[in-house]
Amino acid sequence: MLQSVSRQTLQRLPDYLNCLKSLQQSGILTVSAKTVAETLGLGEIQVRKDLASVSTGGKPKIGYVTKDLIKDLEDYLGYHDSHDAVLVGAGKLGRALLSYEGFKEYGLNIVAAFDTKGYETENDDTSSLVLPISSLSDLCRRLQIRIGIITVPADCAQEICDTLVKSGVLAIWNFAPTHLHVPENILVKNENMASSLAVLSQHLSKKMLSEQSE
Amino acid sequence: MLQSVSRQTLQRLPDYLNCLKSLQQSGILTVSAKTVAETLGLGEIQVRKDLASVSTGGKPKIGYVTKDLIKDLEDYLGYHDSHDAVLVGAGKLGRALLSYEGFKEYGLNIVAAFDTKGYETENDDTSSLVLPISSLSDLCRRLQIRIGIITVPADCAQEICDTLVKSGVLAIWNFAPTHLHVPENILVKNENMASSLAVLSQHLSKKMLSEQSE
DNA sequence: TAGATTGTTAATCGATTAACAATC
DNA sequence: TAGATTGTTAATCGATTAACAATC
Repeated sequence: MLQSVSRQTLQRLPDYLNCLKSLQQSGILTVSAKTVAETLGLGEIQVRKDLASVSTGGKPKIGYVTKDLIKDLEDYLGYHDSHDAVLVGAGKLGRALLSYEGFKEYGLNIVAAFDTKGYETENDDTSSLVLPISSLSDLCRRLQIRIGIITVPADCAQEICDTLVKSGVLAIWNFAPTHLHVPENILVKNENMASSLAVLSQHLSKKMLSEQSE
Repeated sequence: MLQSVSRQTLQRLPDYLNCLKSLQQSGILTVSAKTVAETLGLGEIQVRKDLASVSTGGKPKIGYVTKDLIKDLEDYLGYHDSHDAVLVGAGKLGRALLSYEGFKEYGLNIVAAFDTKGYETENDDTSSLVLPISSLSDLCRRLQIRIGIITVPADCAQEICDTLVKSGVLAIWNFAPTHLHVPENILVKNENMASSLAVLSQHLSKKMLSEQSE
């Protein structure tokens, strides 16, 4: 049984996986924590500890067999057994996420999209159906959906969230710029654009200041 | 002069602002750290400390004047003086971000979009121009752009990143699922979907396990 | 063998939380 | 005044980093 990891470690795992895949493509069969650390600009010891918590394949002097470590990471991250999800809010962002092929690779399968009225939407390649929100609750229950993606405007996000929770959804990925209230056993992961911008913006302000003083 | 805040604090500030605006709309003129903490599900002391680092308007017994605290937060976050940015990669996600009106509010002004060939794109409301990447460097230099948003596929993200950095961009908002190498004075903020999914997915796995054992 | 690399145990660092004095 | 709420200083907690023994 593998250890449970901290949230920080968990969030770094996809980066390791990414890095390893790219190294694998370059034909590198065996890899050390040091190599991964240097490639990602992280601390060597941190990487070693992180990797040790998801794989037992590390061999002194050799490192990890790239292929095996990739497998271990994918297993740990659950990329091999996919989760069904619904997406609510088929605006620009919602449709962008819907058409993003990469989620499948991460074990996320968006089975249906919803919007206030429901309509047929034209994608470049496929035309997919957007269902009316009135049918959201029923579908979640029938298909036992556990993940809800919220891409509606802030002012109706809480209402959608409540509906999802009532319908058995256990984890919510929130793209609406608002805080959601949920029972404590439900997880909300905010994709907080405003927070990211705050970090970018502050970095610039500091830069400008230091340039002035030069 | 206001204190410099930790990254964690900085990332919470937009949430406070959001919360305060919504309280203001409910007609609440004065607000305590406790109220904000309860609304956002955070610790009271944490909120108090965070607020103290961006505002000096707190009065014992009374709390903060909502309007003033909003002003202080907006000032601190630089929402009043906007930053120009370019966006590279006008795929689904790129176009979704382009059409998102909310960025203006956060002081982010996307002045131009780029894609491999460049073309005219039809939005619902406005048709805007997507320029060819060949003109990216020149435009960044001329307009002294400091923020670059990368929404190209992973395999060309590093190349775009290099171009941006060479053209004077100081902060990069990276939506491509790959790690970017930059000089150490340049900031990269990753919008890491895979990390978010890892958190959601692990929460579900734990839930499933605990349900089984019940 | 020698030394590179692993995994683990201990030390450090930073953020959160608690305690408390100051004050409107 | 009394007590709610502030801001600050000290204690706790968790994550990162350092040190080191184990080993292929």
